Amino acid sequence: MMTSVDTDLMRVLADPLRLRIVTLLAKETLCSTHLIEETGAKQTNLSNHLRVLREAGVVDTEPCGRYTYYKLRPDVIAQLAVQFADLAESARNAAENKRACP
Amino acid sequence: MMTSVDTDLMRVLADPLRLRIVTLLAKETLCSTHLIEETGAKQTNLSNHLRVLREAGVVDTEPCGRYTYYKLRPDVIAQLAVQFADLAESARNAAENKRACP
DNA sequence: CGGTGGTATCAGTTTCCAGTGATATGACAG
DNA sequence: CTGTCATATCACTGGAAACTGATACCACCG
Repeated sequence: MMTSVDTDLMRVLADPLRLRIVTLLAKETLCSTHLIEETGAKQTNLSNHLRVLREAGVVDTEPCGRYTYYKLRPDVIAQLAVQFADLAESARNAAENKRACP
Repeated sequence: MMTSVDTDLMRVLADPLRLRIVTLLAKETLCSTHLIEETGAKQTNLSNHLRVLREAGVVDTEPCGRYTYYKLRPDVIAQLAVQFADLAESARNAAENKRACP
């Protein structure tokens, strides 16, 4: 039982636009142009967010000519899911485990 | 399949200190005094974070004399785990689903 | 009642980061 | 090789939010 969630990964995924990107990439692999269309964000802004996601290991990049495809790494998300599931289970087991007043 | 993660909840949980609080509360129900001991944070700061967690529905409060006990709500965490699990599964299924270059 | 300890609220400050514009790099088309 | 398009990098800025200090509130104890 780990019951510890990766804080850095959380901070990366807590941004609305980044979470939107991740959600889109969970459906299909896309390049920056597609993401600009889908999100309506500025190219620079998007590129910055993709950089954060890349450096956090959330997405993989695959150059294709002058395009760059972004692919979500399912294992990273799955691991986070497990961490939260563990946390929830721990909380259920410790429901009535109350420390005494000092 | 929802494949959409609650952004507001993510923002609430993305703070290091709040995540620390949640992790502690997953093991046992505690009051503010205990949390001050465990985290080393100032009382005011902690109270502010607990307020955020309470308003987000992540924790329940239970007054006990002049103490206030905080209890983690497992279902909220579990739901988040499911959302990420769905997202990961969606990403696995869409692994080779690549949209054509424009 | 008066004092003490636990908790909450408020206002001010500081820190951090998402968004932006300008610009650089690199690949293809002509 | 020249222009154009896709993407990345850099420096800057505005605003949100984490932290802090002062203070108020409430419950217990003497």
